[in-house]
Amino acid sequence: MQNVTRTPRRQARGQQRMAALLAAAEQVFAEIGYEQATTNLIASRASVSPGTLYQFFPNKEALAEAVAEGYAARLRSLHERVLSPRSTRTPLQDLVDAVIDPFLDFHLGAPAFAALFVGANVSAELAKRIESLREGITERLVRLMRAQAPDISKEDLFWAAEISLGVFRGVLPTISALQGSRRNRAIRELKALLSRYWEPVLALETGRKTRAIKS
Amino acid sequence: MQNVTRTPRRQARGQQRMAALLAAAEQVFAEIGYEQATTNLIASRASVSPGTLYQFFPNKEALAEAVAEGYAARLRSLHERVLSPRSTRTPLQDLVDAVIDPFLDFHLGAPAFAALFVGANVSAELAKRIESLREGITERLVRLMRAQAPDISKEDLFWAAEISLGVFRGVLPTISALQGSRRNRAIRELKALLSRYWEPVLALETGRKTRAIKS
Amino acid sequence: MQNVTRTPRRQARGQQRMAALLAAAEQVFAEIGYEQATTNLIASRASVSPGTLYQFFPNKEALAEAVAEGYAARLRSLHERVLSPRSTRTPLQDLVDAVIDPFLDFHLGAPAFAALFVGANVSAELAKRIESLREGITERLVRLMRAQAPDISKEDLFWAAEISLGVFRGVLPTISALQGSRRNRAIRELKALLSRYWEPVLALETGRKTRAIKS
Amino acid sequence: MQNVTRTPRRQARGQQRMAALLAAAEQVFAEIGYEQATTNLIASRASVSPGTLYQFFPNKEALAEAVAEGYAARLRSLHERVLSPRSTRTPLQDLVDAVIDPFLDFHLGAPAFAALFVGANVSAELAKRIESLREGITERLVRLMRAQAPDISKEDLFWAAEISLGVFRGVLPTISALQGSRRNRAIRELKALLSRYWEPVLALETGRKTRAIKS
DNA sequence: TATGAATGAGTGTTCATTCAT
DNA sequence: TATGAATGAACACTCATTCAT
Repeated sequence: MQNVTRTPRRQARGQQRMAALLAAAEQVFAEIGYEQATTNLIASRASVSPGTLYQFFPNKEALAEAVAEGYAARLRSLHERVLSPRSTRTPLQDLVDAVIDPFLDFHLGAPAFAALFVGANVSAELAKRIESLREGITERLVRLMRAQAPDISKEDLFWAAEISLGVFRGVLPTISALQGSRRNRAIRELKALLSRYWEPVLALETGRKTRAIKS
Repeated sequence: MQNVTRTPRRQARGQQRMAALLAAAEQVFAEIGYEQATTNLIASRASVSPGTLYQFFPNKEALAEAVAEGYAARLRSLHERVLSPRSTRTPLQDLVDAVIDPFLDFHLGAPAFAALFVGANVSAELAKRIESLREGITERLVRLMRAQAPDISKEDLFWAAEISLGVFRGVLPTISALQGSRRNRAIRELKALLSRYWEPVLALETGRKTRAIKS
Repeated sequence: MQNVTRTPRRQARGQQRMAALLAAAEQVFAEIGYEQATTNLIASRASVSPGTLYQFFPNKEALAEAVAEGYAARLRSLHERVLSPRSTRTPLQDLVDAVIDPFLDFHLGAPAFAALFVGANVSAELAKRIESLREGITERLVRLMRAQAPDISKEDLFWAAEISLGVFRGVLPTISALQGSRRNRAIRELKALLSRYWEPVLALETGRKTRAIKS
Repeated sequence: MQNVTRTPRRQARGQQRMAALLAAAEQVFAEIGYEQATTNLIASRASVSPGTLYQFFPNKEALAEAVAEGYAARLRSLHERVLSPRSTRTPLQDLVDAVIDPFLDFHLGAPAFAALFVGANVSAELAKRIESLREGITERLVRLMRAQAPDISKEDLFWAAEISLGVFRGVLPTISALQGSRRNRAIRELKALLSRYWEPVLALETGRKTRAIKS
């Protein structure tokens, strides 16, 4: 009986500690970046001794990878839901809403994402992971758009996807820094931007010729 | 006599040392980031002893700020040249070319810019500087566009400028990572994106109504 | 009733735990030495939690002392059996066999002996114990030999005993490292060495003069 | 001029620091053993900061290897001088004197020798070095004796050398612990022991049969 | 003024020991 | 009594900074 009751309690506490450590790490990484973060600070933010931290994570890097893996898992499930090709034609602006909103939600709830994936000096492991995530998103975006406009060349779609990703990444900090109606305005602008960008790309398919862009 | 001749020489040598240190710092920051960079590595890259480095810069942060100040100065002169309002109406795509190309040139020749201004964990001082640079650019961009389309509300122009800045920042790493024709393609896409984004904004002025963007 | 039945069981289990811990400690000390050994490793080798280890031993040093005490006890009983003066005269080589073989047996079955008594940085306590063991052996050896050769001065016997002990200690690692016939050869050499060393010492008694050793 | 005078001074100071660190390390290793020794203690014994220690030695192990290498070098030169085969026949006791005295001198001036080469948990590198030193000594000893007694089988000489080495190693701590006349007495005993051990070995050559040793 | 050896506070990490369960 | 998660002092080592030369 003792074992039956004791083990889950301990496991539960272990889970809590781990969660507290991950939350503290995420917070600290977001605040001061991976390199500046000290394991002792993370431990104390989690109200835990340094030794305890090392019972759950073998080293500082593992902490970063665990936070990153959480992000990556959430992102992968996001891909499934958001970037799956649709059988029916969808108005462009609906498409943009359907893609941008969940990704924004994700990133606004992933404060250390940039610290781990943009600062990038964490580890080769992490660099690979971000690379593969990025490729995964681009690829799925291409497939999603291909289903909407089958006549467009893969290359054109690739570039549009690549650039759109950059746009999102670039505007994200601006949006994060804003609140309330100003944030909403910025989001609206981002969506307008992407709609206008993709409109002629997708329109090609209908035979309508976009105005040539001087290169 | 000695002083008369020696001082300028010394000053000249001082200038050289300083330039060498700044160049070394820029290089090292670009390669491994601000935090990973050690002052001893920077000094040795500049063929100078650590003590000498500290004769020119009181601490590591000051090095970063000096590099950043160089960038800021170049950026300010860029603003003057590139973002000054024009008396004549200019076709949008020409405007985009005229703005994007010099800024791209600048950033492709400022390798540590991202390390100092995006990693951002250097100092509050630097955070302020980047903030003020950004504001300066936004403001000038608004003025430039205002001259082109005086009827548009300042707010609309502000948002368009703010978002455009984010776009540029976001696509820049993609462009930096590319070479040759692929880089050119990415640049073309960026310009197309911005043109399409600004077109309806500026068009308002002519009385044409942009298609409402669902928010 | 419960107490009556439980207590002996508990004690029995306690004895087992203690024995398991001592065996694990001996093994671990032998494998990686006292300093490198961690109490957690010893506990896990004994299939016991670290907390339990500390219920039996107040600290790491106490574990070492307990292992050492086991060795000491076995050694003391060895002394009784092996180093007791004989009433009858015994041929030197039989004496050597009678002493060396049991001691070799003991040491080859006491793998952590060297780790605890030669490394010697465990504790002052242990240093004293080894000292007293050594003295005990020397003293008994002197008495044993005295019975064989009553005319030899105590001092001469003392030195011969002291040196013989050192010889044994020094050759032991060589013997331990060997197997089979090579080990036997080494043992034979050790015995030859000791026989030749003691022969003239004991011979004095018979009136034969050993050849003077130049000092 | 400045460079000419300054560099040697600095180098001299560097040499002094290095020597002070090595001396401190040797002392500390001898006192408390390699594992217990802390780099900070060694640094403070050398009146130097931990950082300075690491300017001369990349890590703790390197300190041990440097001390060990010093010992090894002294030992190698000892071999040359002491263990070289002689063209002329030398009385056994002179031979023993000629070998034992310098080796004793060496070891009495190498206090950390045992801590580094017997404790042996320093590094694989060091384990190899001691192994090769031991082999070198054995081999040279065999050659030396061979020159004295060419008819003895190599195997017999090998075993006699091997055992003699063990004897020396074993008696050394006893000798180290003693002072003055007691130390001299112990040394005399050691030499007597070795003389008596080798006498019949070498005697074989002359056709005299040693008394068979019962095995 | 330039040097680079020296500093020492601070980092990531370990492990003997404790204590709530 | 047994557990094993938690503790925290201490270690090896780094690097921004100083200062005797």
